[in-house]
Amino acid sequence: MNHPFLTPDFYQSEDVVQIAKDLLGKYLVTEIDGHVAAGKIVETEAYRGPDDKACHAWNNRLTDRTRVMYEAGGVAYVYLCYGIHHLFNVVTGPQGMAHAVLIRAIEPTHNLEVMQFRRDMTVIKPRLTAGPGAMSQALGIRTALNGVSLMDSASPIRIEDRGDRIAESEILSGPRVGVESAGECALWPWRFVVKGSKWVSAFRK
DNA sequence: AAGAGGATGAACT
DNA sequence: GTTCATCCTCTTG
Repeated sequence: MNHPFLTPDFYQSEDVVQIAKDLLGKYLVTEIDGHVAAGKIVETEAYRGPDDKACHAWNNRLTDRTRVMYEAGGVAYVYLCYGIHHLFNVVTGPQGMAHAVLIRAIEPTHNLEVMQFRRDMTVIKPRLTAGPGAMSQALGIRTALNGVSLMDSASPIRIEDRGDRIAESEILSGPRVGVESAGECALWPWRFVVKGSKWVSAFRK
């Protein structure tokens, strides 16, 4: 069965907040170490380069790490957090615009066994793929995959549109997680979750 | 050259 | 609610 990939148009829009909402309901598919695994995106956060203090590329900061965020939308930005967790983001916007959407949680739909094995869990529960670090571990995403295309059928990470539509009324928004030091930007309601999903991560204090 | 701290998760109490 | 694992990136000197 073949599913359409999202187009460059979708990723290269300048409205990263809208893209973060539009990514809900899309399917994140990985093919890593010979295993295909997939799930439906149920939680995202928008990060907007120049004016968003919580973004690594705030004020157009350009370092080795942030460089990939300036590429044209449709590639992966994967970085290591707290020395342990591999966090997966979708780079968006036209080339030169450092926008990204952090994918925080999926509803696992394909090859739960592999995810369970990677997470070393004996039973399936939301913790399997809720939270950006956990989700990446379950899907096998690592920093080595920084910069790969999400629109190429040969890519180890891609995002597919299988026709699921999440209505605006089904989306909950709130402040982003873990960015309280970002001043007023910390209050921007740029975290989006699918209402009622049990597969989303918890707020932390 | 060195040190601080981070878009977290898990295992505690 | 609290602690801490663990290491890369960035800033400063």
